[in-house]
Amino acid sequence: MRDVDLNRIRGLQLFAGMSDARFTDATGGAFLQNFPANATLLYEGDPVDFLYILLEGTVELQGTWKDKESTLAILRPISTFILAAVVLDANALMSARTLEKSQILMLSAESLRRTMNEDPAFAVAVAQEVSGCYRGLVRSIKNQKLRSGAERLANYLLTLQVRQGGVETVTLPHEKRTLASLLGMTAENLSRAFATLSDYGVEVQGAEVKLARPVPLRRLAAPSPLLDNHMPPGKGTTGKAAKEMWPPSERSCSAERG
Amino acid sequence: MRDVDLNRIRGLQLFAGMSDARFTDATGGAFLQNFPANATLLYEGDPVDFLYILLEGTVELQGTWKDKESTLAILRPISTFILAAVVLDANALMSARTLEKSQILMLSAESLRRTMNEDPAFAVAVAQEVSGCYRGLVRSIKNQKLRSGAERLANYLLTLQVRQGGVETVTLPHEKRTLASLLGMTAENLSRAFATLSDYGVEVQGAEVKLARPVPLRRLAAPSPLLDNHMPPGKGTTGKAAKEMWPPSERSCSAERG
DNA sequence: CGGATATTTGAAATCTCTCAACGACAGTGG
DNA sequence: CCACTGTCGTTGAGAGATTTCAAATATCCG
Repeated sequence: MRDVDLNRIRGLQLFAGMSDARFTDATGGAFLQNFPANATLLYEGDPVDFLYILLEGTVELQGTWKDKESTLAILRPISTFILAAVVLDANALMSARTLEKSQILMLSAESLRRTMNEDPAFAVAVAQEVSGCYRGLVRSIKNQKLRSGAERLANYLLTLQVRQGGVETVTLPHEKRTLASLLGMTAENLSRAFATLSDYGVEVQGAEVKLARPVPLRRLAAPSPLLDNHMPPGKGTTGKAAKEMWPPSERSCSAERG
Repeated sequence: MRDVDLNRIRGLQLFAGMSDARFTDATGGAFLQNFPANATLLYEGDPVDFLYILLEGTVELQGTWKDKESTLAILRPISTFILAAVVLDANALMSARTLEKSQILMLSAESLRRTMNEDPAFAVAVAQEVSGCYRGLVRSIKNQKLRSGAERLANYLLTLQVRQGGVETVTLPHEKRTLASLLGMTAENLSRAFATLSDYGVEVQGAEVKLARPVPLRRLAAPSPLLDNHMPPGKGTTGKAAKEMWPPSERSCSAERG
């Protein structure tokens, strides 16, 4: 493990209150691994021996049942994943695989559990991190159960717009079929959802999507902090109001949602 | 606060590793409250000042968007709720209301956060509890995205059967319209889903549901520990295999799912 | 009993999925 | 350079699932 790699995660909320000694200890058995695109890191049901931290690339978390599969989240750096299974020493509920060439840091689950017990600040940080992920999932379920396909797409596009700095034309960061699965629909249906949104000024050209009439689009989408996380990760404002609306640990779980 | 009430929660995983002194401290600002049926405890978006612990009765957690609402979980004693918001000092993402007369213990969120910082074992227990809830939600999303309405109902019935001790005729613990919302469908559709399942030996008589042909029903439902939590709360076996399959904290989040 | 609420059923509309075909595109190898 | 191939995205048609609205029936509770 090179220091330069460890330093990249030293700044995470998760390790914030930790002493250097303890950090060194916790990351003792860690190693950095490079994966090609479409590499499966973990199958659902597998025992979890590591906490994964995505440093470069893209990782998809997915679930399977009876030959059907669904994307539950798409991760971008820097994100931890499978933390809850690590905490409980349980089997994975989701499969993880790379969508592109990725660099992933793997920390020993057992070391982390030991560190949790030895370092109170770390245990608190873990609780906060998992709580943030939990709240992300609550939003996810609400999004899924309360909105139609076109509404989910509209909100996805508006969230993307905020994350990309408010540009008029956003760039879809993933293949459309992956996006469809994330949004809980088939690829064909995503196509039709885009067609539906053309009535609201959405113009698609490959991965480029122009949101030409934001006002009617927002009226359809009705984004809400109770269902959507519009904060650009790592771009949180420092004002008190913004902090309370989007606590840091909630931002650190940077999964894009369906 | 009477000791007899505090003793009821003293045995929870959440407070297991805690010293009596610290427990007394943490529950200092606590109070017990009785609510009638259909009382709203908390609206989504509200600041969260308490950790709620359901001692008697039934509580529904629900989400709302644009005049639509959906039941996210139904809680039975003894369950904590809104823990993640307490940990992060954030606003509630779900509304909570009683479905029947309920007795609820309310612990000061601020005291709990302070206790987390002072008592490492408690911080670990919180992390484990939230992790268990997180995994419950992962199962929930997979259930919702991967299964059809009839499949969700079939699995709900089979889970109910296990929880009620393997009886042939299970008793629905909630109104059908509430159940429908939990399962992510309309009340009308739940009726039709029951009709569909009659081909699989499901006979409905009010709240009594006879599962007359378990084998074909199970083939349709295809229950899986990766999507369902079949363990009866408080009835976990003590064998090693069972423990690894259903870690204690995962059981403590006794939300019934849709 | 009466009235309110819950549940079921029917019919139509809407949404979503499946299957199939087609065009666009990139990479390969002749 | 150009067919060949495979993947991806779109479109159409039909089937299936789900929702909505309306009405009928059942159940609960005072």
